[in-house]
Amino acid sequence: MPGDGTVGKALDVLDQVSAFGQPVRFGTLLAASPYPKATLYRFLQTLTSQGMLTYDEDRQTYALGMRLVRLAHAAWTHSSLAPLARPHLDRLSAQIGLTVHLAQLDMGQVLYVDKRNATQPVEMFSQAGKVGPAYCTGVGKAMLAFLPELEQARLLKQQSYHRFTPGTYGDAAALRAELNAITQRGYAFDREEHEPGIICIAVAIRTDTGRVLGGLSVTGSTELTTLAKLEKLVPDLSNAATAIAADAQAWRFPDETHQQTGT
Amino acid sequence: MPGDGTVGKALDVLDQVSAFGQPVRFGTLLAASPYPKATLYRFLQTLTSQGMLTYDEDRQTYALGMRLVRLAHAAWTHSSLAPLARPHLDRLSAQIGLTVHLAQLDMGQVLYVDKRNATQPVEMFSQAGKVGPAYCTGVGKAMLAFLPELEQARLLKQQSYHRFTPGTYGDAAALRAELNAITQRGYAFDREEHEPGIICIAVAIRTDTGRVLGGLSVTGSTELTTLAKLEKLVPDLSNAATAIAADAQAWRFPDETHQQTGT
DNA sequence: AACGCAGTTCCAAATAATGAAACTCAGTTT
DNA sequence: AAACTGAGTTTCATTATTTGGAACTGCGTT
Repeated sequence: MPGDGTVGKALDVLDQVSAFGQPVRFGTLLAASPYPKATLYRFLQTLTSQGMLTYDEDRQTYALGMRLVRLAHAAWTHSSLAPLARPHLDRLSAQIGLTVHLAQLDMGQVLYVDKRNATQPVEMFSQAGKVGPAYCTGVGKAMLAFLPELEQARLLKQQSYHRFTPGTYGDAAALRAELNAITQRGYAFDREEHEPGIICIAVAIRTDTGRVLGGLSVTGSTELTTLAKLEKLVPDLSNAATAIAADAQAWRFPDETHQQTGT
Repeated sequence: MPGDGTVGKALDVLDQVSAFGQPVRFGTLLAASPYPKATLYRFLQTLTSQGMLTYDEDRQTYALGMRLVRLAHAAWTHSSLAPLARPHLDRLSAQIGLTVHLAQLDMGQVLYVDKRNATQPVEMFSQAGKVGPAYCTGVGKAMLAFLPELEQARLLKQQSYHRFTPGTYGDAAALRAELNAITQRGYAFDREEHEPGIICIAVAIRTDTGRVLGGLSVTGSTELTTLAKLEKLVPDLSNAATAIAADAQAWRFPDETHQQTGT
């Protein structure tokens, strides 16, 4: 599966390394790679010398490099919703005292970009950057529901429809019906569709032209709460979502600032 | 300075976009780029289609993409010290109740990979991934001090020696003397060298063969504390550093010899 | 209606990527 | 000890991609 050009292939290798979830040896990568030995070798060399990978001489293993962490910090700072949404998340979290997630849609998946935890101080980076399925999470469905038809159709095709729990929607048709219900209702439920015992309600964060910027959810466990109780929080969620969208429009879609930064 | 090959150039473009610190238009990038129009254009296309950049159609701007955030999450998880060090940071933070930073050296700069804040719950991702100068921060100097001579010399040349405050070391010679003192003493001070009013003490995290894995620091403000007071925390810091190094060697950086368990 | 500017596309020439095969260097095995 | 093995590295002629000047498009301006 060739991405576009040499660059695409190289980035592909990054994903391959990432997929192992731990430092990995050349041979192991080679076995899982579509590229011949010398080619893969050169990619690894290049990526390592670029700081996108690190090579551990002792163990002879490759792992994702810290340059990614730097770049991601910048990405998170200036193109995720998180910095903008921060005060609103704080307020919402203080108001309702439950776990709150802020997510965006990325390549058909849910990408969590921020989080407030009810009880414990945050464990952010281990959470921001995490991805989840779109078709069986509250935020995922809320975002999908309000997407333009064409885009929605495209993403529905990409979903894996793995049945995590008995409640998981198993195919695009069932999901589409659910999305219609969500569009009507204005918010989404997660009825233990991803993890047993975990329920949530979620709303989409949308500009006033209807464009989906992200999603916002409140999560609880079936032991401590019910969907009916969570549903009472919808107004708070919606208000926060609206406020975030408003700020986003003010900051990210305003008339541009002309500025030149050196170097 | 040409990176290696096409891939290097493409990654270079990522940095360029990152350098603007905000979504940026094609023309602006072009002006700051060494590449001709068509070439830059194609890079942007490729990177965007790869999810390393996002393109805002309305504003016609490019920004760093969320794929970076995903990859960085994986990088942070399986090749930074942070996951390993987490329990130790928690303990240290609880013990001393001040701001604690965990950092690694990356391309001659300090890369913060985790943090515990004294008062406020963490603001992680906005902190992890952040970079700072090595020559005028506690963690930076602590790490530099214990580097192999050759590597140290190489990095000293790379430092910018910008004088942030009156106390900042202004050139390699002065810094080298300071690093020797640190090596003797075993830990580093930051005497308001980076930010006025901000002081810290820091230690290097080293394997038992002396290899520098990272740095650990406690920060305070001159209004609330003094270096003398902070200095009393050195044993706690050192213990934590030793413990982290021990765990790291057990898990990920086994340096021939295994031994020793921290507190 | 013509102009200018930002962004996009084209294509022959220049360059870089490719990958089979040969090589190196430990750590076995005969 | 010599031969073998297998992971990792290097070579180099072939092949495919990148390159960038120039031409094009479309929109907002004069």
